[in-house]
Amino acid sequence: MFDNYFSTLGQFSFFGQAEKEILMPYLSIKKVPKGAYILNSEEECKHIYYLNKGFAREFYYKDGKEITEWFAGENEFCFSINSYFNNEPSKLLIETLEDSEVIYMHKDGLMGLSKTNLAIGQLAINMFARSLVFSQERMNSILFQSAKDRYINLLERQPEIIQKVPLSHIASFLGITQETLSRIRAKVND
Amino acid sequence: MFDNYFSTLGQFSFFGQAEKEILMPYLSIKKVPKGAYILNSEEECKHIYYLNKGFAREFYYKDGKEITEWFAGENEFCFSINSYFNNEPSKLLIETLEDSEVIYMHKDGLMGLSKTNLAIGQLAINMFARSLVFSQERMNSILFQSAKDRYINLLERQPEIIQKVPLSHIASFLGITQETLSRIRAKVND
DNA sequence: ATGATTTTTTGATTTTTATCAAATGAATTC
DNA sequence: GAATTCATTTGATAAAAATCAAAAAATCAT
Repeated sequence: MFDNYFSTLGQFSFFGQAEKEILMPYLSIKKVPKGAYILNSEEECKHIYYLNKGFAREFYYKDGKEITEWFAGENEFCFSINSYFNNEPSKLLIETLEDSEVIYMHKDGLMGLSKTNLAIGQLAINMFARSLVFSQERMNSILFQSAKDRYINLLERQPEIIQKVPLSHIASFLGITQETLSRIRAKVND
Repeated sequence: MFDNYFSTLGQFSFFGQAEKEILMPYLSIKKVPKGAYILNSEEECKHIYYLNKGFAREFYYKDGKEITEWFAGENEFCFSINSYFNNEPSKLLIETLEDSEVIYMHKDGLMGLSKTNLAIGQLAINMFARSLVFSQERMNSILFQSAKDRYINLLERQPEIIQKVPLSHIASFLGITQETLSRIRAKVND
């Protein structure tokens, strides 16, 4: 059941039987139907979520509008960085965009066990390092690319998003309005 | 000589004599005169740099123009996230903006020792977590604040920057042109 | 200090994107 | 399948910021 999950964790740190067993008590799995919330607003984010199946988006409200911050596809992780590290209620919501299966690891597993277990420590270091690289890339794309380039980039990197996600979410993810995205799209399709 | 440094590290992980000794071989210190480079372009970033004294900026070239990515003040860290984690030549340059003293820790210290030493592991985890939170904050400020609000925010958070740094660097850090920043400034001073 | 260089400001114009409004198209329900 | 709802496109206009150009102010070197 967790094979897929542990093989993904294995990309970050060596994962033998001992590490699996020590981490197991901190893992849960649940099915989340399309449109339900993996993480709700005001809830403190105490887990790192893994999309074993399905597709989700992170978003929050700004002036009453939904702003999409990130998409998480199959075999990807998501969590609220601010809530998780600052121990505060999450402003970020995580919503499934299709029927999904989520495996989630409690903070006591990753952050707690890393104090006494070297393999879990490596897992944490490498997961956070990866997040940092992603975060950096996203920042650079927002700061230094035009809306059009950002859209083209997204098309290349995660073409499945275009099928799965309404335009409005993609637009807010790119930091533009949906009208602008619609116009960009009309131009790109030439 | 490293007292200051270790006390800052102590904010991230407990640092006793044993940890200091194990890390010492990976630490170096050097004076860097104003305008010199702590990290040069195309050089692979194998250290995390600490401004023991002085002030620096991270920047890179985009279409022949310098884009400032970050400022590092006294007792702060800087490094090229992409180069460090992806083992590739750095596109980022780190330049001192005044005479500085830099303590730098080799990757073999932080990343290497963390494989065998729990305290160093905690240090890495918490340093990267902090970087993630900073990166996230910066992203939010870029996405959801106007150029004017970003400038006001910067004024509040790091007023010393305004004195130490030419307008053009601040403008590119805020993601706007220096003309726009100059106009914003004229308005704010009312 | 004086001239040279750099930095900052100001002005006119263009580009990009947001905003407001309405029309079209697609999906869902009764 | 007509009515309702939701998503997307198109149009007109306004706002924000970029660009190009030049003037003013500040800094630096001799």
